[in-house]
Amino acid sequence: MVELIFIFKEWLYNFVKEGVLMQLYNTSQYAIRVLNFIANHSDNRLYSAKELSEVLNIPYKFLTKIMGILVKTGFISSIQGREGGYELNKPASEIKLIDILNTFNDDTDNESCILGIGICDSLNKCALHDQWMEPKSLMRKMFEETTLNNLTCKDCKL
Amino acid sequence: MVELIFIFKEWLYNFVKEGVLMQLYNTSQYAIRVLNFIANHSDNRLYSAKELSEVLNIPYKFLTKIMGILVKTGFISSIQGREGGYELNKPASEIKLIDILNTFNDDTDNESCILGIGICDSLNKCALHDQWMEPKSLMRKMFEETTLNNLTCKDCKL
DNA sequence: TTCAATTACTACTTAAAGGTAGAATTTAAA
DNA sequence: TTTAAATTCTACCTTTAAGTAGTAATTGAA
Ligand code: SF4
Ligand code: SF4
Repeated sequence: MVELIFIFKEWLYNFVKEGVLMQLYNTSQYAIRVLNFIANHSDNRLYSAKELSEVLNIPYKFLTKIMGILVKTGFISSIQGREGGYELNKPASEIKLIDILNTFNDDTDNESCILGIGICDSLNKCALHDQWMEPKSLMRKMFEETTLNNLTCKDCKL
Repeated sequence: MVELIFIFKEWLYNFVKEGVLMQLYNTSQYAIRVLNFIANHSDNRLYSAKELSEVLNIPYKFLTKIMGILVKTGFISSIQGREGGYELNKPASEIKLIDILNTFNDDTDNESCILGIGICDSLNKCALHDQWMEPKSLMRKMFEETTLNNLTCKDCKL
């Protein structure tokens, strides 16, 4: 019941309006959460799409689509059939956030940027360039240096 | 009960809108560039949609749609008819980037964030929270503190 | 007055992300 | 062997940002 009340509170908030600023694709968010969940429960067992969908509250059918991509791109391997599921294909310390984002075309290249005016370099900059460089580089640093084993966090939302 | 909660979560899901990508909407980019162009050429004349479209390389028909919004939201005023055009409605120093973004639903509230998991506060955080706070706050600071008169930049791309 | 340049309005189309449906395939437990 | 639980595959639907089209209304200049 407590959980229901919390969910309802959440619904009220989101129903009114959920705006976003500089946000990742849903797909990228889901992928990070899935991979991180598996990484931080790595007790050598398989995780089924059904379990992941319920625990992480990601639509089942959309999740299975994402899992297929994660398998093909080598982040995870899958065991088919009854009692099957997914497991990490490499150590959590080798999975960088930037790799996950690139998989889902969350643009991380330097060519297109905050004002999106063609190719950018120090000689060819837009009016926001100087202000944007510091936040941008910190953000890139985070995505490039954070691996799944940096995200071990008890009691964090899943 | 667990089943009921899961069903409720699935149902709730339909009402939750989630994010875009780690960049601004095209519309926001265009709006910033248009307003900044007018602001940094403020020699008391009007700028027509045709001129703005050509100089800034923004599709004419899309631009006029955006201009209509900027007029209604009070950023600019328009003079109709032959020799008409647009001009800033208030000093460049009073137009913050964050206000432009909010106009086009590049929303900036703190509730939804990088992993997009419901309501966020210090007690209820996601696995990326600690890493994300610094880049995020710098980014917000930039949008909140930068006004159009901070963007006067010779030879910058338009 | 006429006309051309302009904004304003309504409606439509396109592209891409987000999400769903259903059935085939695999596999281990019963 | 049968069956249920699981992945995989193809195709489709929905939503929203992005962009286009056409026309009415406005207005100063010729
Ligand atoms: S901030 Fe710099 S790199 Fe980004 S769009 Fe502007 S000029 Fe290009
Ligand atoms: S980084 Fe913090 S504020 Fe952002 S989604 Fe995660 S918990 Fe919420």
